[in-house]
Amino acid sequence: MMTVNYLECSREHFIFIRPKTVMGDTITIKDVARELGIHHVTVSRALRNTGAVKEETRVLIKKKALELGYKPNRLARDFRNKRSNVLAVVVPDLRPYFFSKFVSDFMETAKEAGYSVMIFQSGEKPGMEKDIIDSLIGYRVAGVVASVTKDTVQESHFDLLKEEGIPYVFFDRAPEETQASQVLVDNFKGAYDAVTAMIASGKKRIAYISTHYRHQIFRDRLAGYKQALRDHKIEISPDWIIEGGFFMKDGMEHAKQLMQLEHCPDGILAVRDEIAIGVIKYLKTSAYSIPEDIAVIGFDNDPMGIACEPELTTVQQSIPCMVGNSFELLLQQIKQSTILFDKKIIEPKIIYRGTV
Amino acid sequence: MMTVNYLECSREHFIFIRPKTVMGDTITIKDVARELGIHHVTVSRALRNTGAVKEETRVLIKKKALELGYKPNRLARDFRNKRSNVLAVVVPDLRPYFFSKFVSDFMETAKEAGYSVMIFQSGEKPGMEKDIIDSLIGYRVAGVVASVTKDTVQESHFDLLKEEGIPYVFFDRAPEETQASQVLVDNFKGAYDAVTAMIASGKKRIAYISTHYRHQIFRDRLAGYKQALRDHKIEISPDWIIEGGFFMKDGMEHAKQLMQLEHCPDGILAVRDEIAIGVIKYLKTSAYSIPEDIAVIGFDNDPMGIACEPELTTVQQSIPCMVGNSFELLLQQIKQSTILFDKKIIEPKIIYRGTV
DNA sequence: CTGAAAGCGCTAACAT
DNA sequence: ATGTTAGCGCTTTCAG
Repeated sequence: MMTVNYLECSREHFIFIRPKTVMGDTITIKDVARELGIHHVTVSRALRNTGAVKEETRVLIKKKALELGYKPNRLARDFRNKRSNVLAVVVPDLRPYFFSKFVSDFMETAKEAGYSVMIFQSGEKPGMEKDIIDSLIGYRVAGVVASVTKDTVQESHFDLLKEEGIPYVFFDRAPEETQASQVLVDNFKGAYDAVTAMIASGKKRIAYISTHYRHQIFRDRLAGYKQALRDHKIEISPDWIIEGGFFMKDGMEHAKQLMQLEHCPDGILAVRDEIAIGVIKYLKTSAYSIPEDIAVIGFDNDPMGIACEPELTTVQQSIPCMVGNSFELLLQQIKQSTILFDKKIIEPKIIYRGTV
Repeated sequence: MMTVNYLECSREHFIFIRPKTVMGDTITIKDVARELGIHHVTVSRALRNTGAVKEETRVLIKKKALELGYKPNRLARDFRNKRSNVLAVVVPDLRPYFFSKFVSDFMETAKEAGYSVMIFQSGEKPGMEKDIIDSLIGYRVAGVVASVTKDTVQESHFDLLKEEGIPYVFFDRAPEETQASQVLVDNFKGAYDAVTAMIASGKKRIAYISTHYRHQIFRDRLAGYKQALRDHKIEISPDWIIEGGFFMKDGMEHAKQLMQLEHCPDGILAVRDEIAIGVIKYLKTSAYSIPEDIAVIGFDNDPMGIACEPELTTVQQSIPCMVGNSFELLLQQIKQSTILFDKKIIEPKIIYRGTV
């Protein structure tokens, strides 16, 4: 899949190969023990600050361990404990800002609590997601945080985790019928508020651009959009509801489609900032002024929205809040060795900038 | 560090806790063997497709393994083999597009070759980088790909990896004096070409905005900038060389600073697209027209550059090419159990859009 | 407070 | 082609 054009690259110098440094000199607790003339179990205890070890011995051991450059072998430790201290994060794609920011923050939080993080991309493919779960079990990860693919309806492949006693938490995107712990955004409210904001600024003909992704979160947004219109006694026209691609160019196309309508909108809500920016780009090339002629609101608070002009008004889903809740929910389950069925809803918030 | 405002969140329902599913029912090769009345070593061989096993038996074993839902215990396997099949990627920060894209592509490539990926963020702090290396050794990762912090001059902490026989490759940012394998961009040429492009479009007073980061790559860009000016007999003014922050707002500030100069520039090269976009934003608010009055070029080919207007002309560093080379260099070392000292230089390429 | 014994699940090496 | 033996480095359990 990944095709690389090696012609673009030039090799500067190829210096030399040398045989691998002789291994086998890996220091273990037994080495530390032997040096000190004590038993390796005592070393193990001392280094982990568990059990009863004379303070004096403990200090001695730690000093010697450092001196010898002893590095605990996690592979052995995790194997022995039947569980690693690795947390897995599964996302559809790491590149969109929402996910890269979530993962970045999550790693920060996890690290502070002493966990490492493995990341997996499902590429929006449920089959891949299943493979990932399998390998997660192989690694005996301590816990899993996942945002499922657009087509993941069933939770069945996650059941395997449950069987292995590996807790998991869904964030942002959960399977439709799951009862597992989850941290979601109130997407209905986000869309509802966004439409209401446009109405408040005098707009009356509000369109909605979504992706063709059939995931719950998009249906919730659509529902919020419709409800807001209903509550304000504004007609809902099927012509003004478009479902298409995921990217900027899709936004441009759909904006064009909308503006060519006889009865064209004066406000557009897009389910992603990137789509919204495409909309703005189209509107500007067609000499509409924003927000005077047409208001635009997106979702995600992608920094890209600050690059464009006017700066994009957007529905923000607090990522630190999602990370904090996801992590806490997961940690709780790990510590207590229980499976929780808890659901947290994050309030979205409109970030007002220049497009409404 | 991560402060979460839980007031933003509302807990919808807390359903119930239930005791962890009884574990201990984990299926091992011995279980499979017992069921079949054969030895577990044969099962091991069959499942790994190694050694001599009668085809008939192999099929039988695989069938039974599947039936029992056997999942190989990676922890045990890796422990036994003294090496995991995990590759580590170390970056300063996962959020900038350049890194999230690199990591995303790298994971894709690694997965196809049967490796999993652990990711670490150094937060531009060398101390953290050292801790990460230590933990990498603990995990006995198969290999490491790293882009170092802005302040990493020495390679000493990476030496530890060498001692453990863990190969590593630097990409984009390498320690100054390393001889290790590395995949770098010709930053000198990137800056040189960018300046030359501006000169070709008639600009004569070209400024340079960098970060205060003292890493080699930024010095190379500065050198390329200067050389291009020299080669075109254009004066180099210290007033036109600014080193400051890393973000959009820094770009705005610095642009302001430059344009308030008596003798102000008609072209600006920024070392990051985000900075360049800040520059553009300032220039537009001050009613300069781009590129007529002032040309702007950035580095990174960040998609953000397409969101702004005019769309940003940028110096692209082919990420698929960097990923391909980094991975191949690493894999070669893993397979051959050798340490290579190889250096590959990627040619940057200017993506012409609307700002020059 | 410290030591001895045992074993986690898997695989290399050797034996049959 | 299959079985036997042994051990990776660590920790838990029990004994002293």
